[in-house]
Amino acid sequence: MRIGEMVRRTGVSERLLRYYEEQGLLAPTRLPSGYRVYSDADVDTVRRIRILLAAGLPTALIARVLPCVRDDSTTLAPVCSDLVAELRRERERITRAINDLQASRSVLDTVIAAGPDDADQAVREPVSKG
DNA sequence: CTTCTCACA
DNA sequence: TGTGAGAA
Repeated sequence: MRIGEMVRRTGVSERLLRYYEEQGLLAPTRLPSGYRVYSDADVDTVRRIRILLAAGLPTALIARVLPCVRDDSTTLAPVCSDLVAELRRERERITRAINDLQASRSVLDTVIAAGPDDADQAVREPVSKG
């Protein structure tokens, strides 16, 4: 399929699909015209790319992880043993980010608790719908 | 329809 | 990381 259909099937903009290719995440073939030709597997690859990006992984790392993940995504190809260490560091980075956010929230909690408890809060934060 | 590049947040 | 404009 060409890029237009990829856009429909993945929901990812055509601009972004070209960007992923530039980053080494996709490798569509080319028609003599220069038009990109994507495979059905590429649709699935894009889905995984989105997940990994959402997890905060940089494209450079995703490019090395993608060819290693088996179809069931529960096992890794043998060649990827060296990547595990890197993924572990990525996990620690996320853990630190969580800790930082929790600290920030605590600061806000303190400030909020110290402030005037006015009724306007009820207006800005209406009763949550059930 | 598709390709590419330049510029920018 | 992701977009917009504009030419081909």
